Amino acid sequence: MAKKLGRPSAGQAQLTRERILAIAVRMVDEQGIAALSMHRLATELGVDPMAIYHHLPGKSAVLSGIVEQVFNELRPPAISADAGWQTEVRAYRDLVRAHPNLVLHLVTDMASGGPAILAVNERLYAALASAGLADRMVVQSANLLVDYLNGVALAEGLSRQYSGQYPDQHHAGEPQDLSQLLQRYPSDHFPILRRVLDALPTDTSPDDFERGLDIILAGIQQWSRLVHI
Amino acid sequence: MAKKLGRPSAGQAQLTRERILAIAVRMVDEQGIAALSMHRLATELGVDPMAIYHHLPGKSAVLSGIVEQVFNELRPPAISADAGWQTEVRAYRDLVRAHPNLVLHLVTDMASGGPAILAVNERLYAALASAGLADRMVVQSANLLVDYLNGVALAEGLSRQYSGQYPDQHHAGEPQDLSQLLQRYPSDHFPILRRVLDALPTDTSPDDFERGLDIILAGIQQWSRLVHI
DNA sequence: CAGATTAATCTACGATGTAGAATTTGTCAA
DNA sequence: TTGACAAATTCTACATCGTAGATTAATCTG
Repeated sequence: MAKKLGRPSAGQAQLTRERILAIAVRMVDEQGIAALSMHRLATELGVDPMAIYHHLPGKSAVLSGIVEQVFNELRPPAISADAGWQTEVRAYRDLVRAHPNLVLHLVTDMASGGPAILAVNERLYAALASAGLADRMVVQSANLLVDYLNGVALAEGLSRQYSGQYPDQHHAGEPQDLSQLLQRYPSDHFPILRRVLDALPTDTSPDDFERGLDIILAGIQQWSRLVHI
Repeated sequence: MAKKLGRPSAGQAQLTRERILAIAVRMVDEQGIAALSMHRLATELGVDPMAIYHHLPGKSAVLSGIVEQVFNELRPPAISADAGWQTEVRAYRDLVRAHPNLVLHLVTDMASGGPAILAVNERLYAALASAGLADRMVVQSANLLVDYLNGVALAEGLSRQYSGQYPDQHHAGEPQDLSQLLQRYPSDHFPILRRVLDALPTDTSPDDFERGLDIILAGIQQWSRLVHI
């Protein structure tokens, strides 16, 4: 039985922007960005590839629709104003963690001024300002935090996704850890790296991200003290 | 006159891994990653697409070859050991700045443990250790710096490349600036963002990156003082 | 000089993104 | 009721992409 041609009858399940994006997000989460093609997405929707183009103008629109969709998961948890900036920062990080296959697009959109960046920044600025920082310091701290956040998210997200953007053997089976990576090279290479890493207690630090935040926090406090006086 | 078939005669310019990668880097720098296809690369080389496969096993190998090539530009400037960690950090940033179209791949490789990360980390560790930091602090500071660096590089690189990875109208003509971006929305949205940004002197801070480094530096000093005592 | 090796070209294929025409259904004024 | 129009889908088609496999010619090795 071939598909019927023409406009669908009122009864049958209609194609919506929301439905398309929901399926697309699921596909990317489960199979990676590389698996998302218009043809495959259409198949998953039980529809012709070109049907999608009546709801979204092209593939890149699907991509940014996905990003928008995922960023919207972030909006609700702004429970109260003064939960503190660390809460805001952590919420964004958790979001990216939840969708490792999307890291690149999320971070890219964040960095290139997508609509979602405004909401995140608004809340971050609010939190920082209510912590008593001067306006100039608010801006500088926010920039620092967002950049750091994106860097961490990228590193974590990439190590989290099993098969990367290029699903060949190149990025597969990478150790993702400095000390493991070191073992591939002759032992007279990178001496300082070796010495420092070997000298450390075997338990890897519980959470590099939290330590990074601590250091940044200390820096912000120190600097705003300097600026104020 | 059709191309001759078979192995090329000794006289004529031969295809090399180096020549391929050099042209590829040039293409990406000038026209963006999206413009780099095996067919086009071959045309630029005056050669059949499949000829490339005798020197590089596939496109992803070309990509990582490009990244490797570009990272190698970084090696020489390690003039002396104690130029300080800020010099190391800035060198990496300048490298990425010089190849904005490659940001994503450079940062990705950096973040996912590519071969280049080792050299960069070695020198960074050396600089931090010679600044008198304890081993544990060296590792944490290095992680923080690398993550921040990648975040900044990504943000800057993306804003620097005119036509992005998706050369449609979506990412084209984006303001790339918070205050410009704000003007698109009704003026009762994002009040705090508006207030803080408007309150700032009109001259945008000379270099957010340098301020970020200052803040991080202050944090590192503060923290290493805490740990030491 | 006779293989064997090497490095290129030629041909071909499946996938991808999407333009444009054809087709059917719903809506709404006459 | 009818007839024109709009909307939503399928159908057909195409250029481009990455690359597998066969073919061909120049060079190297014995």
